[in-house]
Amino acid sequence: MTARTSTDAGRDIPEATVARLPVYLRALTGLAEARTATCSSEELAAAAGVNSAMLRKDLSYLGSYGTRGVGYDVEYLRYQIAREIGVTQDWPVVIVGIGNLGHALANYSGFRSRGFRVVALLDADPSRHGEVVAGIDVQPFDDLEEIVAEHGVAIGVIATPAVAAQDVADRMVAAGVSSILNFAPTVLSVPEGVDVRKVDLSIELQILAYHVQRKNGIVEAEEEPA
Amino acid sequence: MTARTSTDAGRDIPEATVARLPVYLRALTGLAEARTATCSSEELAAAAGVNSAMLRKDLSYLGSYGTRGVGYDVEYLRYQIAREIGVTQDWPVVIVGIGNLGHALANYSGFRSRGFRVVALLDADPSRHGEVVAGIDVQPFDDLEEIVAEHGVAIGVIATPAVAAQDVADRMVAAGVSSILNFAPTVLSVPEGVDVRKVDLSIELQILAYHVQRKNGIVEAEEEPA
DNA sequence: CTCGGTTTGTTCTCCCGTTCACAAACTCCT
DNA sequence: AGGAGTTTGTGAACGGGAGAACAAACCGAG
Ligand SMILES: NC(=O)c1ccc[n+]([C@@H]2O[C@H](COP(=O)([O-])OP(=O)(O)OC[C@H]3O[C@@H](n4cnc5c(N)ncnc54)[C@H](O)[C@@H]3O)[C@@H](O)[C@H]2O)c1
Ligand SMILES: NC(=O)c1ccc[n+]([C@@H]2O[C@H](COP(=O)([O-])OP(=O)(O)OC[C@H]3O[C@@H](n4cnc5c(N)ncnc54)[C@H](O)[C@@H]3O)[C@@H](O)[C@H]2O)c1
Repeated sequence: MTARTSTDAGRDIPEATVARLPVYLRALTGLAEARTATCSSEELAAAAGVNSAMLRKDLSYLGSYGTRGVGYDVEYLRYQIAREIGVTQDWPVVIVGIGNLGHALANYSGFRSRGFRVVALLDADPSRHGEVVAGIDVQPFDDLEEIVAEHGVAIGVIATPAVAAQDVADRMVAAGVSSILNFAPTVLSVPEGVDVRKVDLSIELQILAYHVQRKNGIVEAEEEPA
Repeated sequence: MTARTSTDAGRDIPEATVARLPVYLRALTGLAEARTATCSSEELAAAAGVNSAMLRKDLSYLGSYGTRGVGYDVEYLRYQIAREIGVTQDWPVVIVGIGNLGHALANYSGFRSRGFRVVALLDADPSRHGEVVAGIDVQPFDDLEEIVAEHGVAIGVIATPAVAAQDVADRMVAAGVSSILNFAPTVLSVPEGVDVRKVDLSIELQILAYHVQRKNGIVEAEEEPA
């Protein structure tokens, strides 16, 4: 018996599916902007760059939001996915470490439109305090606890050097942050119940390098023309 | 019979393992800097944030570089992994789109130390040309083909707005780039044989948001204190 | 109302990745 | 040299994710 009420909607979405829901959401937003009212799983899958069978299975975890013989209502499905992810309202976010990368992140307009609102920029370096980046001024890192409490921040972004990352993470967790996006090239250790996702550019490039080397190795070209 | 010559060393490393090798490499570099001569799979696994059994299995795909009862020679294993990934020499890389993010990437010193060398910064906007970022001057995007050919660039980074990303990717592929790191929030379509990895901050945040919502949902707190 | 065409939701199967558990291999001490 | 203690490398069990395939459900025409 797999009957589900529409309200409870089956709690336990596979992690792999969760990671793809934002991709679907983005694809649906694109379709909506193109004034598309409905779409088939085939079309949406193409827009999201996945197999249509996988798309349908992923969506089936949320509920039964399509119509057989017709497809999905773009706007309706978009809302359902947004609700499932939890981005129907904005999440307050703090960014710690306003250096090269922190500046880019603070200036990035894409967060706002996708369910996030940067409420504070924090840095330990006093010479950075008071600088205004994207309309927000950089504050002392020690204001962390106060800001987290005031805004109910659950998500923190770490863009400090690697050596500082673990300390920053510890402080964040102690202040009440339960999810961390880490750009520093370090393995963070956090208590049970705290989520960490890392973004590591060097690792991405190294993975690409491996594949390039493999491809080249098959051709095995010698260089240095005579 | 699983005998392998040390030179051929078994071609066909699982993708999941490939994605972890850079993590091990980084952990080993850390151990080397701390003047650690040898380490056990347990120690290295802890430093890399993975299970020790998984670490050993991963390493076993490269060959048999440990010593039973002793562990791994840090420097030796580090070199072997670097060689397997292909970062014993530097890879030339081009970055296209020198806006907020492109500037941060160009200024990032971590690439150099991890096997990559930025050989060119390209942008379509003429007003950016000639600007010097991290010692490299921004050039017209149309120089792409020439630069790729001259330096033998195999890896390209896209940091342009989403609308331009597919065009940039097409040009890169046509010029001979076979691996792309994409920061633009778009699904790129590329020919067979070209690798694309995407880094999408909004998606990462949305995945975190989902989990935060789930955690909160279990407690199910009402807000607005009286 | 019925029938053909279409598309979803789901089941089944296969494959990859992870973890367990242990034999093989090495070191060190006596 | 032998034995106790350690640690690797790997075979086997396990779990979850991905794709194929199909029945159920819907639409529209006649
Ligand atoms: N710039 C990039 O493109 C890039 C790419 C990949 C990874 N990263 C990583 O992202 C992180 C930031 O990179 P970046 O180039 O912006 O470095 P950066 O040195 O320009 O900026 C780091 C900032 O963190 C601040 N900081 C240091 N310690 C702190 C602490 N304890 N608490 C709060 N703030 C602190 C510093 O004052 C500085 O402003 C680094 O770990 C780097 O390895 C950056
Ligand atoms: N800034 C961030 O922190 C951040 C975070 C997540 C994702 N992104 C994504 O990264 C990309 C770049 O972000 P940004 O903030 O640096 O944007 P940006 O607008 O500051 O920079 C984009 C740059 O690309 C150049 N460009 C545009 N079209 C081009 C073309 N056809 N060929 C070459 N260059 C071209 C522009 O001239 C500009 O310099 C965007 O797709 C954005 O969604 C950025």
